[in-house]
Amino acid sequence: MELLHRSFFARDPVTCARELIGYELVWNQCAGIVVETEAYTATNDEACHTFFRRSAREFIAAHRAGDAYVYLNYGMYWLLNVLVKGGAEAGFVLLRALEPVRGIKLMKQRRAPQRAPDRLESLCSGPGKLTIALGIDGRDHGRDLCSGAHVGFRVSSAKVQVAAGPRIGITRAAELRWRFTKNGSAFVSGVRQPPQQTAYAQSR
DNA sequence: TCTTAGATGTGA
DNA sequence: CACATCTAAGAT
Repeated sequence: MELLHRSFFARDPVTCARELIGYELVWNQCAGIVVETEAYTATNDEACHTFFRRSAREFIAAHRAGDAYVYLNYGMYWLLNVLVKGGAEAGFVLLRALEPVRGIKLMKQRRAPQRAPDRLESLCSGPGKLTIALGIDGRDHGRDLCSGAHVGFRVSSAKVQVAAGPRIGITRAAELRWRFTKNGSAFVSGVRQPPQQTAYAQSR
């Protein structure tokens, strides 16, 4: 498995979040194309954990670029981030949606307790959904995503169009257009208001 | 098609 | 006590 190199995450978080669209997230037997991300920067971003949480700042100091930052949200959903550091600014990329490509049966089994609809488009269409589908939880916090044999981002040769829009589900700094989606994808979250911003080509 | 409530754990 | 969520249920 040819994984995305750690140097990919040694740039600024906004660039990483945008360019991660189209790569494949592999998690043991399951895999999906990354179709939605959000960027959070360690400084000047009130929505980032680093703004209020000492533990987040300590995590950045103690870990390497490409390590997983996993935390529990609303008391019930694990959210997967990738640590970005080494560029102009450190921060995180939140994985928000996947287009399932492998291990679909297993992912559906994991999501079944939620009584989730059987539609493939809604299997991983949200940050809490995709962690359930992939079996990600707090034990993955701090995990190296760039050198393991079973987990990481697989290099893709596909060319994708990426759209940018405001981050969703947050209250502070909501005006920043740091949410990125694969243009026109039916697998993104927030179907009520799909991003209709200017799209641009992204070469691989 | 939209808005609402309720489940639920943790860091500060 | 605020939260980077999700679903079912009820109103429109």
